[in-house]
Parts: sequence; C-alpha cells; structure tokens
Amino acid sequence: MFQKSITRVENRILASLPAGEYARLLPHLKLLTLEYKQVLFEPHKPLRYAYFPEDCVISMVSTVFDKTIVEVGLAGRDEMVCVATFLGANSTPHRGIVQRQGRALRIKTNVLHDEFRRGGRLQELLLRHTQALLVQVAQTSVCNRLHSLESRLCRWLLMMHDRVQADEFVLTQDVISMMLGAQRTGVTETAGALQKRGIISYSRGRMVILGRQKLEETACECYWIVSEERDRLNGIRPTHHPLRSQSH
Amino acid sequence: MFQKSITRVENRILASLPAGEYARLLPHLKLLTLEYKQVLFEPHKPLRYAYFPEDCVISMVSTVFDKTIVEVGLAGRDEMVCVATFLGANSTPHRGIVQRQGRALRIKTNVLHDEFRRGGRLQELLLRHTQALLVQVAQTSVCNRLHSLESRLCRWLLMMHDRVQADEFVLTQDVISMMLGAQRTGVTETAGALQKRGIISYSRGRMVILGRQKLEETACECYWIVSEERDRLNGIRPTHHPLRSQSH
DNA sequence: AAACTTCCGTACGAAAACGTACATTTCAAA
DNA sequence: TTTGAAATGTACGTTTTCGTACGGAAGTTT
Repeated sequence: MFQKSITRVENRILASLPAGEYARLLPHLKLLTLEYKQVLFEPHKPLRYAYFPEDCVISMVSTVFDKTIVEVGLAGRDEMVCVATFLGANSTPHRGIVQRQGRALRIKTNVLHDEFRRGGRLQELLLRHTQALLVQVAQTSVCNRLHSLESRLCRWLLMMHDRVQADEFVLTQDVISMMLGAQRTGVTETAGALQKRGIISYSRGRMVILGRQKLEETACECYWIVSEERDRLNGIRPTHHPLRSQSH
Repeated sequence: MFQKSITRVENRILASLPAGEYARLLPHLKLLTLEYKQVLFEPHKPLRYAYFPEDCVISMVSTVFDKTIVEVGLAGRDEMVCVATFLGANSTPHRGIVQRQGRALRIKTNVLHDEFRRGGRLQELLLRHTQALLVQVAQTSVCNRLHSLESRLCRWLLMMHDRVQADEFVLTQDVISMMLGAQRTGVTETAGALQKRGIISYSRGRMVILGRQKLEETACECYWIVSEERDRLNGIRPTHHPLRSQSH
C-alpha cells in the first residue's frame, strides 16, 4: 500500500493542533482522494473511519424511506466528518456522500476516539466543531421551514462555494433538489432565474458562480448565522456580513 | 437560601452516574422549579447555568429577526440543556424557554465543564446525549422540509407527551404555531381536526392527549427515528414502533 | 451513425400553507 | 358586573411548491 506523504495540512482542525499532538496523530492519518458520489458511511452501519476534508466536500444526508434523501450537514476543510465516533456512537442514522471530489485525511474511528479521550487540544477542537455543526444543523432546520427555495438555493451555493474554494464545480440540478428537499423542476426554475440575472452559470452538471455578492444578497440570513458562529468557535476573526445592518 | 434536599433523581443522565461521580456533583446541583415561559438563556449571551430537567420540559428555539421563533430542540428528563457549556462555547445563537413548568437540577457552567474534563462516566453520558441531540435536530430539519403540518403537529405532541409524563399540559395554539414555524390559523384547523377525531382535546391552553396510538399513527416516521436513536444511545432497550413494518 | 442516457426546460392542475381580517368565546382583572 | 385581554374559530384570496408529464438538448456508448 503506497501512502502519499502529507506535507501541509489544509484541514483547519488538524492544522490547529500543537506539534506534539499532530505528530502523534500523523502515522494514523491516511491521505486519499475521495471520488464524486462516493459513499463514506451508511445509516446504522458501523463507522470505520472519520474524515478530515482537505479540499473535498462531504454531505451528510438523511435517508427518508428508500430513495428520498435530504441534506442535514455540509463539511469542508473547516469541518470533520463523523462526530459520532467521539460522541460514543458506533453508527449514525445518516449517510456520508462526497459532494465534491478531492483530498481528505482518513483515520480509524477507534484511533480517533482514543486520541480524543486523552483530552488534549484535539478534544477541545472537536468539541467546538461539534457545537458549530449543531448550529449549522439547527439553522438548516429553521431555513427549511421558513425560507423560499430561492433563498435556500443561494445559501447552499454559498456554502458549497466556501468549501470548494473555486468558482466552478460539478453539480446537477437533480442533486441540488435532493439536498434541498425540493422538486427538481423547482430548482430548474429558480436556478434559471439566477442564471438570467447573471449570478450563476451552469450546463449539464457544471456550475459556475459568477456573482458572489448578488448570491449573498439573495440568500437568507441563515448563511451568515452559521458562518459567523463557525468562525467564532474556530477562533477566526469574524467576517461581518454586509446585510446585518439592513432593515427587514 | 433554602435548598430542597435531593432525594431521588429523575433525570436519566444524572441517574446513570456511578455513586462516586454523583456524590462529587451533588453539592453543585441545585433543585429548583422552573416556571412556564421562563427564559433560561438568551442568544449570544453568556451561559451561566446548565439544566438537567426532572419533570419540566425545555425548548431550544431559534430567533429569526425580532419576533419569529422556531423550535430546534426539545429536552426533558432524558436530556440536558446547554450542551454548549462542555462543547467549549460560552454562548449559543438559541434561546432556552421553559415549555412546561416543573423541577430541574441546575449547575454552574464552569463546574460542569470542569467535571466534564475529568473524563469520567459523566463525559461519556453527555457526549452520547449530544449525539442524540444532533439526531433530533437533524430529523427536525428533514421533518420541517418534507412533512405536513398535521404530521409535524402529531410528532410534536408525542414528544411533549413523552416528556411531561402526563396526558394533560398547558399549551396554546399560538405557542404550538411558533414552535412548528407555522401559522396560528393553520394550527387551529389541524388541531380542530384531531379533536374531532377524538385524538386530543383542548380548551384555552389546556391540552389533553386522549388517543396516544392514533397520534402515533398520524405522526411521521421522524418521531420514531429520534426516539429510537435516543434510547439506543442511552442504553435503553428500544421500543419498536408498530408502523415500521408497514409499506409506505 | 444510431441508440441511449443524462440533464435541463416548460407547462399546468392540485394541494398545502400563507397572510390577513374579523368574529366569537372564555377567563380574569378592574 | 363591566371591561378587556387572551384564546380560538372561520373565511378567503394569494402564493408557493408539489406532482407529474412531456419534450428537447447534449453527451456517451455500442
């Protein structure tokens, strides 16, 4: 088995570790490339690995009955995937799917759990991340209830945009509709409107963000609430958003 | 300050502690009665106390702009309130409101955090509870997106029913509508239909559950998904629900 | 080149919930 | 007892999204 050498870590959680802890973890981290649509874990199945995204993006989705799926969380280089491992669950009701192809660092769940129990900086970072995830999921819940498809679509595109760190990514309307828990035809209409306004451009699964600012203006407050709380918990100076002082 | 003596603990998390840890925690626990609509913490304000409900019920709500509020989590004697304390956040974007008057054990956040860091059984229990909470919030998110007002109302009534451990409780339609993020008039219609079917009975803020089973049949799958995962994580033998084998 | 699959556009009736206004009932305070 | 506030009932036009069907365009496979 050939192991690529890990020169520089892009994942924010791992990058925040003190040298000692990082060195102890390093032998257990395996750098690999996750492919688009790859399934990392299945609902109610034993969790073998946790993942620290480098430049890939992972969706945690809830499976409703057989086919219907809805996203409950999105993870990129600021996050990690499989909080259940150190929260003491050997499975979750959710599925982990690669939303954008890219690199991630993989670790065995029991190794991570052991390291977590040592109670060092890693534990603190993972716990703070859990709180950020909780806020993300809670806000998505509110958003799902109160906001229009257009707002939700814009918010989701912004979240993806942050995580892929590129203006272009692979994304079909069918996938979007599943993530947002909406009809595909509704996404076509809404995305079409955004394209007409020159905010995005897409064609057969190739999505391009053209007007980030317009996207922010059209998205709901939820985007900022989650972003600011995540940055705050990660000790990153918050980027105040332009709309907060607006009247509603 | 008169402190009631704590004879028997009803809160499941505390009740699961080994004698030693419980004894160490006991001097810091204050038994008090929380009043209906009492606010336990405000969004983005420092968290002073965490709460272990005995027979009260606490709602965690997200405040959207000024007035609009939506519930993101519900806690009773199987849960605790303020996971943020041990997750390393000194505040949350949510508000904690007493949904049903009753007893709770209160503890200072820094004391709980210190005890958490000792890494004993308490830590394990709190972490498992966090996973259960995460599942609850995630499922609520899905529910908010996919399910009808009637299903969601039934689910919420079931969750309340479990936690109050009584067939009758104080609950106005206005409060319900806020928790569910719906119109008050819509709740009136839906609740009226349930009352006609003899499932519930209500009058001016007094809600009575008459047909628990009918309620379970009308609620969505979300109720069972959350309940079973919570029981599983708490090491309670799962109560298999009657609809799982049904065709959808 | 033909057949096929995937992705996107559009149309349209149906259903659910929204937003609002106003009436009624019931309980509590003055 | 009167007054008023809180809780509930009802009605109705509007909006949004659903659910479904069909068609076309753009790649891909055979």
